[in-house]
Amino acid sequence: MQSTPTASELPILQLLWDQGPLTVREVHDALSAEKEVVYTTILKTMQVMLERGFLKREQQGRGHLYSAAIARETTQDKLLDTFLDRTFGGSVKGLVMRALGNHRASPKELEELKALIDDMQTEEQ
Amino acid sequence: MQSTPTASELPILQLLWDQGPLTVREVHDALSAEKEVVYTTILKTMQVMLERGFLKREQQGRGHLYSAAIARETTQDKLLDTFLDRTFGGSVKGLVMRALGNHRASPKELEELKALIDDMQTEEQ
DNA sequence: CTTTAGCTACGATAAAAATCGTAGTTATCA
DNA sequence: TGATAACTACGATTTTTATCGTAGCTAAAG
Repeated sequence: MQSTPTASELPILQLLWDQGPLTVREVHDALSAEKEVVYTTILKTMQVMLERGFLKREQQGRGHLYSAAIARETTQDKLLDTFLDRTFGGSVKGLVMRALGNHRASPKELEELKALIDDMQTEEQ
Repeated sequence: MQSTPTASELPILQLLWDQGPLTVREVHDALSAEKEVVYTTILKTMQVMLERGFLKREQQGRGHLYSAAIARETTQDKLLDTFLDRTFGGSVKGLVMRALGNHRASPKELEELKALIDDMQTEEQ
């Protein structure tokens, strides 16, 4: 296996993970809403991603339909690992506490997290 | 304010945050343990970081003593924000659950986290 | 049939980060 | 006092990412 997607590749992946197979045009239009960028920039990036094995595509009429070739979970895990090491020296607790402390989570989410922690505490004996 | 430290700047910061002021030599020796790298590479990086305002230094005899000029917490927060958006589409819950799920946290840490969540639940009404 | 709109391929360039080598300075010591 | 060791400064290069522009192909419209 290879490395992980870069900062400008991730938005594309997010989109494809969420919205299933899309054309370059569709990806471009969606991402242009956020930040203006030329069509061929997205195209080129997606072609590179194809080469790197991050995307796959199928013929659709004249053009192509792209979709993600790597799993969201796996990718997030790898990125998380590196990020955790680099930024929090590997301390999960540090990361989690900071994440919870800064970004207000909804009551529902807090409940779910507590439930998860309970589970983890039960599982380990 | 400016941007955030890069991937190869972070290990240096980690070290300085942990071990207080250090010389370039000391930083180099410490980091070489992990990954072999030439002395002047570290030096140059640290000089760049000085320019960017990430580090500060004071004369120490012939050489310099470097220390971090940006706060650990602030830096981690910024990096966390970007990472959260990019990788988890901004979902704190997603990030936290994944972090906890993958990296086994100690019982003690789990307790502390639960306590934190309790606090947060109390504080909000 | 000819024009045009919509794609793709591909090269080029720009921009940012990472890494290294060389040269110059100063203190130390043999 | 001359060689050596420990630093720093700085330029240069390499690598990686990011972004564009141009050219070429094809289907559809007139």
